[in-house]
Amino acid sequence: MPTSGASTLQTARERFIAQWGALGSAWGINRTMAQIHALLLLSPEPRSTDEVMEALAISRGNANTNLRELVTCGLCRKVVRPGERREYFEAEKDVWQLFCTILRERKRREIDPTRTVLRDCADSTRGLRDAEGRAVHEQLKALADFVELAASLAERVAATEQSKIVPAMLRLLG
Amino acid sequence: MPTSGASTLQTARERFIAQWGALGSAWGINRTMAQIHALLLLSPEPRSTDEVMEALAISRGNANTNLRELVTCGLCRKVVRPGERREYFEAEKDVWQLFCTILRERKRREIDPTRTVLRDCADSTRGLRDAEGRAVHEQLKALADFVELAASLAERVAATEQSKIVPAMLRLLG
DNA sequence: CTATACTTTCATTTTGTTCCGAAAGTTCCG
DNA sequence: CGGAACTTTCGGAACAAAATGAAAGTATAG
Repeated sequence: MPTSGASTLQTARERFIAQWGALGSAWGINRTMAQIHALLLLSPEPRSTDEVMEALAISRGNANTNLRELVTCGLCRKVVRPGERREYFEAEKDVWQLFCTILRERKRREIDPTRTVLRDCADSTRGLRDAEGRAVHEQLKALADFVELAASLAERVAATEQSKIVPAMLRLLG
Repeated sequence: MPTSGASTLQTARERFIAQWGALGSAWGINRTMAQIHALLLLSPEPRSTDEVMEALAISRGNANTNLRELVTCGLCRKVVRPGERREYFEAEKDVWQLFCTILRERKRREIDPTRTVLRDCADSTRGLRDAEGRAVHEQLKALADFVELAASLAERVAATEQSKIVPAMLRLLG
């Protein structure tokens, strides 16, 4: 007996949504937000707030807040359909685009502030002459340099087309 | 009037600890754990539980739990000093080692489970014949492939010496 | 202008996390 | 043994984040 297509689809969708939510959670992102994103990633057509509410069993306020946030950070778009008042939302589907958006956002929120602090700290301890001061300065400098490298790399990667980068990655793997 | 070396050092240390804590927070890591790690990163000598408690103004239980966790995930080591009962802790200081440890840990906790789910979902939707089923399958497959690539890349990078990778990165940037 | 359909906001409740410190456990030494 | 020095565990207090749903706001059609 062949598996029902509808339930297969539904099961896969649910597993993916759950996992994407868990991943978001590990990244310090609101779980619901990640789940909405997952739902929209797998939706061939844009979805309305009400459809999102229904699919994930969440409240209107919750859905609204997180949809808005998804739009803000560039992972989703609002779609208006001619003649319809209701708003729809769709996710950016291209995986490389998605990756770049996430990369940029995380660089901005995580790497950049850290880089600033590390540079300041390394600078301010540069003049220290005692053993501990020197050791701390060296450690800070090593960290600062690394984060600096990470920042340039992230920026460069996020600005490159998939077709240019993926082969380079594969070469690195070879 | 020259700045006091001691307070300069103290200020830099505190800023760094605060920032590292914030970064940990964004990564879904216990803030205190990240702060302890920061403190140890900047400590030329290993520190005892009591020193950590005092420096960060945290309780014994809290310090103990998080130090243990840091050891578990390979970011710190327990150090026993001959003739002393008290335990000391030190962080891995080498920045590239540190990066690799974090990379491996995050791959294990974030990428691997996601990869499994994506593969399963992509497989189970392979047979679908209606428009929506096909679209969903394609999207899942694109995500699965990307995560697969990320996994190999992470593995490869974490297993490579700094001297081999950093030049390659810089070339990528050039 | 009004009724209606939809969106947004916000005070409140719910849920989840972190931290503390007391108590129990372990190890070591005389 | 016994007890001193230290480590680990654990229940719950304190805090932080997320979700709810009702109320307020806004646009549209008639």
